[in-house]
Amino acid sequence: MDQLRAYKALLRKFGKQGWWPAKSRFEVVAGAILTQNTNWRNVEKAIGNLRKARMLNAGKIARAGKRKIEELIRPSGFYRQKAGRLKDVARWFVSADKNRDTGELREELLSIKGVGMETADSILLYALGRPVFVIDAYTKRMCGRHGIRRTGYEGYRAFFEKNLPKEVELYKEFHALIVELGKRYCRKKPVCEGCPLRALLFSSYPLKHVIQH
DNA sequence: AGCCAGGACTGAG
DNA sequence: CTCAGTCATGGC
Repeated sequence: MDQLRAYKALLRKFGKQGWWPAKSRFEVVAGAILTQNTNWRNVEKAIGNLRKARMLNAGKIARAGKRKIEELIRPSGFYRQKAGRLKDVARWFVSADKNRDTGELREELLSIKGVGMETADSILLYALGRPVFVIDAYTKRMCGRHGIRRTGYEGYRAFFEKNLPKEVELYKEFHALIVELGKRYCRKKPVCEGCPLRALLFSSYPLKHVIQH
């Protein structure tokens, strides 16, 4: 399919990313909270602390004292906020029926304070295996630099979901690859200077037909 | 020495 | 809806 050219180009350039490295679904959920505006390395430390303390478990976190959680996740930053959010999400994870409609689960996740759209979608895609395309700052930045403009998070999500095959594995890898590309070349700068894929993406972006109006 | 990371919330224009 | 301030640690 011609629409997957940019994806394939990224895959060829960076290889399979294999997101999300975790031993359980809840580990993905915890990571989704801890990684909010935080370097993934710091998240790994926090998760490592939880694991060593044998606290990497929804029931235990939901039940644990907030102060104890704060100590364990301190390396991930914003630890006071995140401790509370982590407990709330853990409580949800324990009692929620995950065999339900994706939209219903999404609304429920969004109703939790501290869970925004990107975090909710990351949980849906990487922990629950639902076909939801995750949008982040890199994705918007990349789109903007290639003439694709939409309003709000949902605008960009609809754009990707309507123009890509509805495949979970594709969504997982594509998002991870966009992040990888962004980390290297599309940080908070006006343009992607030095990006080896710039010309390629500009001329063969998978959703090219949408760009033209 | 800063800058910023796999955000979300609140309040303001 | 967009923007700025806030939350906080650690790597490069």
